Amino acid sequence: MPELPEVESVARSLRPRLVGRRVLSIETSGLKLRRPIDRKRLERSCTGATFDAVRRIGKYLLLELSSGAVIVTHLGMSGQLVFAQRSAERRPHTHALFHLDGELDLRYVDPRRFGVISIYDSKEAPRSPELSVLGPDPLEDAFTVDYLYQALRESKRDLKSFLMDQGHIAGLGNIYVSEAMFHAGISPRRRTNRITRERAARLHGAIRHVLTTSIANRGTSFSDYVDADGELGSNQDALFVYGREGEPCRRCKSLIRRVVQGARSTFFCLSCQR
DNA sequence: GCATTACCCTGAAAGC
DNA sequence: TGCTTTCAGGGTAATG
Repeated sequence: MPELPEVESVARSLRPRLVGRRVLSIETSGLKLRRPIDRKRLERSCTGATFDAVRRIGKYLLLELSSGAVIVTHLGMSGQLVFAQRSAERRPHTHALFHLDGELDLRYVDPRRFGVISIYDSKEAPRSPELSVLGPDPLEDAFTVDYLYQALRESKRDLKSFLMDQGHIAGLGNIYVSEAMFHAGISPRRRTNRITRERAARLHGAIRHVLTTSIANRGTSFSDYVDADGELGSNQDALFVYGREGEPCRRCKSLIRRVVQGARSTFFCLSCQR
């Protein structure tokens, strides 16, 4: 399940081989992802253009083209954006292929089809339904302790639901929300407007810590995540709570618990998190 | 405004 | 062993 660190790892593995390369043609499966792919517009904007830059905002990847268009893509639950030799066999659930110069393909593979491939002019992309609703990216300067504390104060939800909301912070998902709350020592059920500034500052530090640690480990390969070169990450070995229900806490040896909030699992340590 | 539920979808795991 | 059912989850929409 690609979250910010996994998407960042994909971006970093895409850049060396993608930037400067020309799109010869594209193919799509015709199947609907989270929303339908605008195949005609994709074709018109990509064919003959070169990739100028690869950026990331939250869990979205932005592939900027010399035509002035930008591909806005989300990997959903099971999406992969991977390089393959043109002659390589197509895996099942390949929904988009960008045939590049140099006998190379960039392929979008997504069994569950929860992902997104949209195409916009670079000027309209920030106003797109995907990007316009996002809060600050937690690794950007706009994500400050003041911002986080104020947003927590203005909400009355439990902390888990707040952190999962991409409108507050863009890029956190189930894994890193659980991990960040553990490192901050705050209960997932804590009402956000009852969190002190001091604890908000700890949470801010914890969010950045779990994300930068995972990026250094090239992401968490819990189920099927790989980067654009097909390489697994190693951050699954660095997790403190996620997926560890019934196992001893690495700090206090209490058993890690799992609860369901908003139809998503939350993992936490009852004695380390208050 | 917030919580809950359902939906999209497939593959893995569990159950029989 | 093999078939059927259940579950997982990001984002969105409907409902309470």
